[in-house]
Amino acid sequence: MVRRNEQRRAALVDAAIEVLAREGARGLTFRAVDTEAAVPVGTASNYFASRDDLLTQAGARVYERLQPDEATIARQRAAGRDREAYAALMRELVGRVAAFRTGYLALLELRLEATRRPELRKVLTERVRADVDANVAYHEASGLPGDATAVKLLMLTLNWLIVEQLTLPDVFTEAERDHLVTAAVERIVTAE
Amino acid sequence: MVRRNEQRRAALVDAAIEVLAREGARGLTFRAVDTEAAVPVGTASNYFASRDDLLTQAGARVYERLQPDEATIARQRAAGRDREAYAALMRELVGRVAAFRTGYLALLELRLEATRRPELRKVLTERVRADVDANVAYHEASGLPGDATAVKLLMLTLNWLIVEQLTLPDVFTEAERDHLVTAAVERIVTAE
DNA sequence: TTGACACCACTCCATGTGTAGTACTACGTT
DNA sequence: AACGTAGTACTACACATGGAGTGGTGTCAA
Repeated sequence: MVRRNEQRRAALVDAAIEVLAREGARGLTFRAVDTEAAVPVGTASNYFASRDDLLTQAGARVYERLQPDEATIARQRAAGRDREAYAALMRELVGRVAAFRTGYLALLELRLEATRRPELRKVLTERVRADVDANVAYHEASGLPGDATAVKLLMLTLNWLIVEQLTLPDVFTEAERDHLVTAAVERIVTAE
Repeated sequence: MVRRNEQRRAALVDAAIEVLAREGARGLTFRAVDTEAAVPVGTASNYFASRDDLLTQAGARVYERLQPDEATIARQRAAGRDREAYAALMRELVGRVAAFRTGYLALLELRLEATRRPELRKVLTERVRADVDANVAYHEASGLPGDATAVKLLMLTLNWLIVEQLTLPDVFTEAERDHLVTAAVERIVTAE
């Protein structure tokens, strides 16, 4: 029987994200989720029809949780409008996303898993597209310098910088990473 | 007993790369490698002391195979020295790496696995550092415009673009990807 | 003949799934 | 207040899968 306790379902999905980050996509089993969420064996089985179901819901959830919170947005609105402020913003962004280690790693695992699962690929593609569009729209409304291409290029660059930091942290030092973020903004964001 | 037939060992490592790309890091078992390499069950067991051993060797091998071949390097030497030529080069690079789908995906899987395996992380960190250094050195010797920071920024940007293409190909169209590569070179590579 | 290797067979063990069945709890009814 | 019922939490089990490791036999070449 499919269970309907939404609070418990959410706890299971969050547990799934932790498992994804820690053990990888193939380690994401009903059993592992049960253990992570500290619920009895078999619970996840009761809440999700299939592994695909669980995976897809986890994918959607990670994106929800990666959105910046109200306070962060407010702080951004209060900041300046020049490239200096932009760079500071981006450095903060990299730090914030990288701090959400498990979420970001789970996302990477899901991307790789999407390679094999069309249903998941569909969900992730929509999410990522929406994310790109939202960033461009937000940027345009913010009055910060630079065009849509600059926003996309920055997203590409910073994404890989985060991957680098999370998977092989010793390739670049923290100072180098900060320098790269600053340089990226300086060069990519051209005055219009 | 540890076997020493190097040809067979290489075949097994290459098979491991295919398995990594297709099934993920957790799918990389001795059995799966045996099957992929079409050798009897138990062979990989005889050739590698442990799963860590196999993983580490696979990581090193992927990097060997991702290096451009002689012909590509020669073609690059013959090309022009302006940003236009640079952009064309980068578009070709993205195409070439993305065409090596299994190798690149295997690398991503290994990066994620490196999160959990210090030994593998060490090997990969050295490889990636060497790769960055080699790219910077090659660039400086080539006479192309732009500084070391530009090379690193381009590597970051293009790496994620490739991830995007390989994992969620429908987020950007091919035309958009080409446009992004061109724009990246134009903006990141500043004249000195 | 001896040594290295390919190949095969077998045992042991870990892990996961699905589901039947039991226990608990809340809530509505009388 | 006592009872019944529904939904859920939890447990246990049956079944299946897959992988590791190892001992042994066959084969080939020096």
